[in-house]
Formats: sequence, C-alpha cells, structure tokens
Amino acid sequence: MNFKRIKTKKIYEEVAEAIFDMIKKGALKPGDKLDSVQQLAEKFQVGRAAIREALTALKAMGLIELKQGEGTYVREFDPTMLMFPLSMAVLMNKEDIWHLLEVRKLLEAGAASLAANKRTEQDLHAMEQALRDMKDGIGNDELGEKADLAFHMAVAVASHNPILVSLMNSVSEMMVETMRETRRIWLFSKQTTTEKLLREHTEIFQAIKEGNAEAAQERMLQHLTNVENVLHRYISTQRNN
Amino acid sequence: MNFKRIKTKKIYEEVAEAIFDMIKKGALKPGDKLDSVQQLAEKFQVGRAAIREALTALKAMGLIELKQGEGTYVREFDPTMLMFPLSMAVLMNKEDIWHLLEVRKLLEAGAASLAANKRTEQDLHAMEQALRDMKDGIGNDELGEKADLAFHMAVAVASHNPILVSLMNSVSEMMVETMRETRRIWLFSKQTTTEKLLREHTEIFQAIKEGNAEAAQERMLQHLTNVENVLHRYISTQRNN
DNA sequence: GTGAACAGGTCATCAGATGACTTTGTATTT
DNA sequence: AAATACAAAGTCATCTGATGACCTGTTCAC
Repeated sequence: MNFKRIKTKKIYEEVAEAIFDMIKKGALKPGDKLDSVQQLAEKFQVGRAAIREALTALKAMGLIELKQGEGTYVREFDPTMLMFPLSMAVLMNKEDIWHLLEVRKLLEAGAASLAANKRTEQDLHAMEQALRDMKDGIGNDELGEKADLAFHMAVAVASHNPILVSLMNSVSEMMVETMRETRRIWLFSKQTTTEKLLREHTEIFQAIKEGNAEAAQERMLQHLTNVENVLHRYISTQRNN
Repeated sequence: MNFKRIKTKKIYEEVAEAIFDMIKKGALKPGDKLDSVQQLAEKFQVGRAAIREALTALKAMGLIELKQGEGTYVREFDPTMLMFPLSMAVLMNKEDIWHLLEVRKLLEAGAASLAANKRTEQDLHAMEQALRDMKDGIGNDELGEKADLAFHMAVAVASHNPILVSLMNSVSEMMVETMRETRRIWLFSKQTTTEKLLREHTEIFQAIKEGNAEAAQERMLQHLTNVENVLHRYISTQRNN
C-alpha cells in the first residue's frame, strides 16, 4: 500500500514557496523590502524560526538578501546572472576542465555566429574596446586576462540571447574555479602568445563586423581549439616536472 | 575610508561553509548521515537554530536532505544533474523560449558532432531503442514525447561529456517549464508530423553511427530548426484565435 | 550647522519546551 | 513460533521568550 502523503510539507517550505510565488508573480519586485520577520510570523501564523528558515533557503537561492539591522530585500535579479547558481562548480574534478572547454567551444562558436547576425553598433564598440584593452595590456597578465574575458563576453552579449550569456558566465566561472591551481600555467602560456591571441580575436571581430556568421563561428572555434592545445601542452609539460 | 569588515560572517554561514567543505573534501560522502542537530550544535558551540539555518541553506542548494525523525543525509549528487539547479526557470518570460531554442540548437548540434566521434556500441543501442520506441509510440503523444526526449538525451550521453549532458538536462527542463501552457499545441504539432520527425531522427542516428561528425551536426541543426519553425507557425496561429 | 547620544526597528542567535515522525526493540496475543 | 501491538529512544520541526548586534533617523547640546 502506498497512500498519498498528507501534508508532509514542512511549514518553512510552504512559507518559502509563498514568498517565492509573490516574487515570481511580481507582487514583490526587486528592491522591495519584505515585512519584518516578526510581522511575517504573525501574518503566516507561524513561529519566527519557520520564517527565518524560509528566508535562509530563499537567500541560498539568491532571491533575497537579509541585512542585519535593516531588513529583508528582494534581490535585484539580473536573471541573466542568477539563473545558474554554479557556485558548486568546486565539486568538479580537474579532468572536467576538458569537458568544460568542449562545452565552451560549442557555446562560443554559436555565440559568435549569432553575433555576426545580430550585433549592433554598440556591440561592436564593446568588442573594439576590449581589443584595445588587450593590446594595451600586453605584458600585463592581469589586464590582458580581463580584456580577454571582456571580449568573449562582448561577443556573447552581441548574440542578444540572455540565456546564452548566462550560460557562458557560468561556464567561465566554472573554468576559473577549476583552474585556480592551474592558473599560473594558464597565464604563462597566454603571455607567451599574447600577440597571436590578439590576432585571433581581431579576426573574429572582423567576421562579426562583416556579418559573416560562418567565418565568425569557424574562427572562434579555431581560436578556442588553439587555446585548448596550448593548455594541453603546458599541462602535460607540468606533469613531467 | 574603507576598512575591511571584521567578522561580518553570520554564524550559520560559517557552519554551512564548514559542512560544505567537509562534503567537498570528501570527509562526508553521499549517503553519509550527519550528526544530529543537537550534536552539531554542541560541536560547533552554537545554538541549534544556527545549525538548522545552515542545514536549510545547504538543503536549498541540494546538497543534503533532512528527514524528519530520521536524520540528515548527504545527498547522492549525481553531479551531472545537480550542478545546474534550474528550478527557477519559472522566472522566465514566454519570449525566452526562442532564446532557449537557440541555445538548444547550439548544444545539441555540438553534442551530435561529438557523439559521432565518441559514441560506443552501447550508446548506439540506446539511440536505437529510443527510435524503436518512437516508432511504436506513433499516435501516442505521451510515449512519443518520451521517446523523443530519450533519443536526444542518448545523443547527449554519447558525447561523453557530463557537463554537456547536465546542461542539456537543464535546458530541457526549462523548456518544459516554459512551455507548460503551450504544451497542447506542442504535442499537436508534433503528432501531425511524427513520421517526419522519426525520419529526421533516424538520419541523425545514421550520421552518428557512421562517425560523420559534420553530417550529424548539420542534421541535428536542421532538425531543430524544423521543430522551431513548426512551433513558430503554431504559436502564431494560436494568436489569431 | 555639526556631531554625539539616543531610540526604535530589525536581523542574529541562544535555550528550553513541545510536537511529530521513524526506527527499533519488547511485550502481548494468537 | 509468528504476527501484531505498543512503548521507548532518537531526531527533525516548530514555537516562544530573551538577548545581542546593527542600522537609520531623530533629538539635543555645542
């Protein structure tokens, strides 16, 4: 026998759901301040602990923010950044980096292709800026790295697909997280080929500017494959030490 | 002036982090039972409420499971399924479905391409099974739908890239979530073209079997574009009602 | 006006008590 | 002996009152 469970729902889950719904439905907008824990407890007719647990859960989901001595606020959700709370990327193995790169190739090649079709003048400006920064940043790991990332993100944005942007953000974050220890090698390998990188980026930019989707896709793919190869080489070198 | 904040960390955050670390480091493995709230409170030298909030947060992240009257367990994390907790997909707008489809095209085309290179015999069997189910399921919406999904997932699995599988799972889930109301149209539009769908799937399968990455990618892209067009047509039809 | 002290509101945390639920061992019944 | 009923222990779920920490705005003295 297998009866349906009657009311297994924990109170704090119900509360969390109720608040979640209010946010979803727009009754609570980003930036809004929620009632105090005290008041919520009274309204829902439950204890304060239950309210707090509900809020804690929502906070863990990134939907709200609890400010001590101030109140509880609905978080500004840039849904683009928030949809994929990948902070747990840390649970990954080092081998996963190759899988990650594979995924990145797919996403970025697609983004480049889309960008070639949909880019606006503004998008092009952003990319150009990133390229300039990259040129200026030659020899400076930190800046170069940032400019590099900025270029790729500009391409993603130019695809005008927020979900794609969100995904790429996640993937980038995961890569950073996963490569934390590999970082020095990464920067070093980049440094030695900065000019080549810049050239590749410029070529991608050209294709996007000209609206040549196929070339953009192709060049992005090639670029990332090169990066992959460099990484491969340096990591296998490291093994021999 | 901008002094570093001293100890802004909430106690329950520290506790959550500590437990998270233990899971990350492997001191706690999936299936393990945690100490009782009582004991944890004593060990950490904090109140039970703090422990509970930490646990609630971890639960919201999907890392642990609280069973009333039983205990707290580290959840079996199939990291593949869990890395992208997209339950919040619900926050999306209907227009996002086109973005979603765009992303899906990228991912699946890539998956098909990779699958063509990496598929094993076993992968092929899974795909064949899905195709058979699809054939048997002609006329049965429910079954056909499942077989369809199964085929696409089989392709994803054949890419042997767990992250890709995870992403596709997420995207699928989001599509289902987003299309909940559009569902009838969706099924209907599918039903009317089941045979065409089956043919397309079979062609994709062939390319993968033959190890022809380009063809696999191309056909998958074409297939999804067709699906997109059908959807477009039916949804614009609906608008006229 | 400026700055310090104060008050009120709110989150953070603790501790005790009670209820609900699961598991398990024991006693009772058949 | 086996099946059932029951009691006990362990644990999560929830409530409540109390206290501390923190932020904001107001008041008051200079």
